[in-house]
Amino acid sequence: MAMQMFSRSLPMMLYSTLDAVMPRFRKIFNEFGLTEQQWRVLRVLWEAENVSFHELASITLIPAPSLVGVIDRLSQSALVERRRSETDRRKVFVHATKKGNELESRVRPRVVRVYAELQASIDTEVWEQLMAGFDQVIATCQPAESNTNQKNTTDI
Amino acid sequence: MAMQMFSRSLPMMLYSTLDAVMPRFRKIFNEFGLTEQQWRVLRVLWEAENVSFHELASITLIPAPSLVGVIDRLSQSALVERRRSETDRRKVFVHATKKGNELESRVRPRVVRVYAELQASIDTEVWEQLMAGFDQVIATCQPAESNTNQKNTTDI
DNA sequence: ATTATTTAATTAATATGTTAATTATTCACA
DNA sequence: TGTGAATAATTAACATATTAATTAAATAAT
Repeated sequence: MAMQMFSRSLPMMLYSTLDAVMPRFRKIFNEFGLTEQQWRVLRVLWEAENVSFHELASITLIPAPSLVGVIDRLSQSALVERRRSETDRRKVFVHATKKGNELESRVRPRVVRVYAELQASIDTEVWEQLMAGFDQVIATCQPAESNTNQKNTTDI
Repeated sequence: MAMQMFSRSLPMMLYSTLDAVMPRFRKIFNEFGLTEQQWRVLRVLWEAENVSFHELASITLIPAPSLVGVIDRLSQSALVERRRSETDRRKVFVHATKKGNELESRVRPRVVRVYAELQASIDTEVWEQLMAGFDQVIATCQPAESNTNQKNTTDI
């Protein structure tokens, strides 16, 4: 059946792997009333204290238009706050509230544990080759636009 | 900066790789008024002629509730048609129309070409190790539910 | 200094993802 | 043979993705 070629294409394998891996994490997030994207934002803010909207979009891989809504909902839950830059009124900084920071000690250990189990179940060599493969594909496709609304200066 | 650990986690690397790879394909799809998901459905129907809704969800990795809308819109564009099974009135089969089939010769060569370029730019060994890594991760996470609304009988 | 350009965040419109519930059939079995 | 459980597709409600357009502020060039 020639359909196997399609199912084993790089994009479909990437989607399959995500479908295999993510449900167990989303289950944890949902226990704390968080979505996957909300988790990603908090995960970054727990380490960086104060991050610009642009950086946040870039690091979390959440497209800017989506991130607006994600932060809106995190704000309404009083987990993060926006703060406009004083030096450049266009920029917005985001930081976790006390309530947002308190979530870390409850959620993160659960996630770390599941992630450790996952990694432990994969041969170290296979894991490293997987990462090397990602790096090569990403490097090859380079400055092809990421979805964070950055300009593409390569193919104009 | 400890943020690198997060950015190099398996899920984030999967998302990064998709962000690097997919835009060039979506650009082609959009030229023909297709979304990525519509492409996937057609890609399957061009080879299989007549596929059940359930199989379609499973092969395209489109969650059943999303697939309903995808097929609705493909139907309105007269590219596919639904057909209820006579033997089991619950089941729905989907097939491409003449118009839908005629798209193949125009779209698919463009996609095949870009895909070949992508694959050619990656070392064969790296590519194979990447696929092997996917297989191992997927096998490890096994019957953990895929998002096609199938029942999970492992952790009840 | 003024205007054109660029940048940062946002809005808008539409499509899809996620999770739970629903409806219509079919199946198993008392 | 009728009734409850299981299955297939769908709907519902909400969140996010995609693409293009918009708004506000800062910069560059005149």
